[in-house]
Amino acid sequence: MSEITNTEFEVLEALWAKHPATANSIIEQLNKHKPWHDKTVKTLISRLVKKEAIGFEKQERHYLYFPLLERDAYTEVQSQSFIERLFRGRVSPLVAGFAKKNNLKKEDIDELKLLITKWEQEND
Amino acid sequence: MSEITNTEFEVLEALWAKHPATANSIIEQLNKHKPWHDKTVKTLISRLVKKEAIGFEKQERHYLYFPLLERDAYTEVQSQSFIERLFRGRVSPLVAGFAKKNNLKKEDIDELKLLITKWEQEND
DNA sequence: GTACATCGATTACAACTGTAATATTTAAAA
DNA sequence: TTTTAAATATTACAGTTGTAATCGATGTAC
Repeated sequence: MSEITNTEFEVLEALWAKHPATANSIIEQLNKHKPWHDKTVKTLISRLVKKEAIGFEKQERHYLYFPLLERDAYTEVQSQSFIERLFRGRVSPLVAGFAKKNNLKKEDIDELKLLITKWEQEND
Repeated sequence: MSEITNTEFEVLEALWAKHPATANSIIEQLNKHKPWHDKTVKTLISRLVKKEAIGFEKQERHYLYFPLLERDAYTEVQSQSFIERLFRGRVSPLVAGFAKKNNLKKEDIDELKLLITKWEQEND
């Protein structure tokens, strides 16, 4: 499957958030935050269909769209390749960057601790 | 400054690794891993100059290029926007994804622990 | 000093992207 | 049943990107 572009990703987000959904419902959802023309969104929907990132089912008068690509799968692949490119596959330098810029909240720290504990239980 | 593309990023990597550098030295460096035509690399170099991501200094016969954009600054901005888009600004879900796919090494865990300790010393 | 080699600058060009407008189909209204 | 309205499909079009080739200037070898 070829790459999902930035704008296509926004459409996917809308669909992940609520599906199945008609084109109009996607458009409406997106318009809360994006000032996109409905024709534009429909183009993006078509492109996502062609890329097989989403599918649809014909209902009487309109299509019902749904994701074929799951959000978790997508974010995992993207994360992997991002970390690979920027940090040679190591995740900690990214976290270090966040720490440096004071972008870590207590909640993150707590979650990281949990992850570490779990990792240590599984790997010893 | 407009966005650095994927291929431009590779050129930047070469320059970050060793600078200042002539076009030929960059090309040579890149050719260890990328089968790019030298004309292609020169195009990318020009585009990076236009985007003010790199600069040069005229030497007699050739230019000496050097980064204007630092790697750390670049990776921080990219990380921030990546995490913002995919994980609503929270870094731990990304780490969780890595943990799930068994992509965390002991080294990462150790570094994360250090970061946490440091964070806790600074934030209490 | 003339031809050649080399370097950076300019131009090329198709595919992809962002951003729509127009065309076509078809269900609903009149 | 003809007209209209709404949905999807097709087309548009400029800017960006990947991937170079050509042009023009200038230093180098003969």
